[in-house]
Amino acid sequence: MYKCRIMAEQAEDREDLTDPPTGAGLLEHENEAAPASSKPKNAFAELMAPKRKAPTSPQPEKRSKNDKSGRWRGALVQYINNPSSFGTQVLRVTPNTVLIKDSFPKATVHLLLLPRSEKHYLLRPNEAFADPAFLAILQEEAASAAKLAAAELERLIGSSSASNKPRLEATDYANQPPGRDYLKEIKIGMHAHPSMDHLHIHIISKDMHSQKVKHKKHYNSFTTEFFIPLADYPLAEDDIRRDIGFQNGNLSRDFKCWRCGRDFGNKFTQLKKHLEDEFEEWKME
Amino acid sequence: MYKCRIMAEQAEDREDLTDPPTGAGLLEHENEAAPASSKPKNAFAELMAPKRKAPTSPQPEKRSKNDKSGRWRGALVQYINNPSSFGTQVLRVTPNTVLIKDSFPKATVHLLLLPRSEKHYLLRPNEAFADPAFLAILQEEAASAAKLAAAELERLIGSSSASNKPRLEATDYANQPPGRDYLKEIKIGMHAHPSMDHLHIHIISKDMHSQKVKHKKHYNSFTTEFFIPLADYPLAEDDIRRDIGFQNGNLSRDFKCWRCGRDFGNKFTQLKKHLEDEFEEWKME
DNA sequence: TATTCCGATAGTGAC
DNA sequence: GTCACTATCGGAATGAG
Repeated sequence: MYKCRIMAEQAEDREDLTDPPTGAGLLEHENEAAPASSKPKNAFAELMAPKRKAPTSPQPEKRSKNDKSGRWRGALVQYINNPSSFGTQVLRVTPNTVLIKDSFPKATVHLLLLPRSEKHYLLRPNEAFADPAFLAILQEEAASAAKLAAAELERLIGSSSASNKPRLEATDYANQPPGRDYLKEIKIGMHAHPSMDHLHIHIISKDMHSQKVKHKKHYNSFTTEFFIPLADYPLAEDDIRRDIGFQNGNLSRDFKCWRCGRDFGNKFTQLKKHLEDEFEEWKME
Repeated sequence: MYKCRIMAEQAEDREDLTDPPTGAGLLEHENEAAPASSKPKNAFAELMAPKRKAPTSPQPEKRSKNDKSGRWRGALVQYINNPSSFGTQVLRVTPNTVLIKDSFPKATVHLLLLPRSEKHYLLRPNEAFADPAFLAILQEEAASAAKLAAAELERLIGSSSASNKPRLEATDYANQPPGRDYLKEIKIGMHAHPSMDHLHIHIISKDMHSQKVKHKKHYNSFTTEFFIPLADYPLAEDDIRRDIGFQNGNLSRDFKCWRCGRDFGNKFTQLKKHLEDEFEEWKME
């Protein structure tokens, strides 16, 4: 378990201030030393950095009308730069990551693990995880975060569980029965084609029971091979999950219940009703 | 001008009572004599007649789940069988027709002229109008109905008309200026593929200004060649307007303003806003 | 594949 | 091409002195 460290004073909520927080060392120093600076450290970082206002330019830099990019794509960086401003939404800060509750949870428990390394956090998953040390650290922290998610899941639905009853009713605290393994209900992985700029690892319970699941891509992005387990990285060069057509097919394919496998065609509303029922049964396992 | 004749007592509002109203003579007797009866008069009529309950069967005849037909398709026959039950919605009854206000008017004035002839009223337009005598009578009655529609249109929008001002302001009743010709704003015609079983001639003002115009087919069915002027019947055998593909294309094609010709693509809402403006200008012509 | 709003499109049921 | 209802699908904006 990592000790949480809040860094309210270490970063301003400004895009043009990209200094790594003091002590953010580990990941930043694995490949090359990088002095704290308000500018990107090298050409590559420059290339990957988000657009920012010229610090000395008085007139606002206008976005072209055809540039559909918006603030939203880079929004996750705020959690990294100023985690303390998000209150209880931020669960943990380590030298390497920030762990947050997803603002639009697609399941009963849905966390995001955000790497703090500027060298990596604007890379696509396939690119970022080509760095074995980076990947190893994230897998380790993600595993830890999953334990936290499992504990939260138990808190939320544990009282409904049949297999958890022995433990709940145990009085011999020195010799508790095991109870349900909630960690098995937690998935750790990436979206094949994220929309948000910053690398984020999903730590999510399997149930897909959430009012925020509102359309096909919400559901399919977590229940098809579009969701790539973190343990599967690095992907082989010829892994089918790298294929854009394959993944677009996953996103638009017919609905299939994650639990019973029933096919719902394109009947999203019927799927949603079914997920209610499955949730009740799943809670009671 | 025809004298109106109300026949409240002549027909019950039942599908299994298809007696021709007393005195409905003209059309019914043009081709062959047909005795009043509660059953279809011959094999052809039997074929074309709507499904009806067996009069002596106690148990209701259930429709199959795949039979998408409903009462609605035959609803217009009620105006023929029992016009008096519709109050002021029925404007005129002649031996040959019933003239009604459309319940869902797609323009400022929208009437339906319903032939009363059982021999014809379940035929498709192309089939029914293969009978020249039938066609001639309907064209004559439709022309009369259009005059009534024009008068109603003038009543509704005449005060806004610039070209009508001289007549409105005239005091010399013996020598009135002509004013606007509202008859030119009235269209008389058929839908190429009606959904209602019973033959109905649309008598409609050109404006398409109505809250009941709610989707593409509403608009295109009156503003493309899907709308076939009654004067064009009988259609030549090779008339393109008989082609189903052609007409489906008309129904689904991009919007085009009936007045200025502007193309609105598939932007129905924008078209609707534009029709508001055109209506204001059109009223003032 | 961020959300949200609006709108266009599609399927159904109607006694 | 009946209506009315629901729902699916599709595009566009999204910030901010």
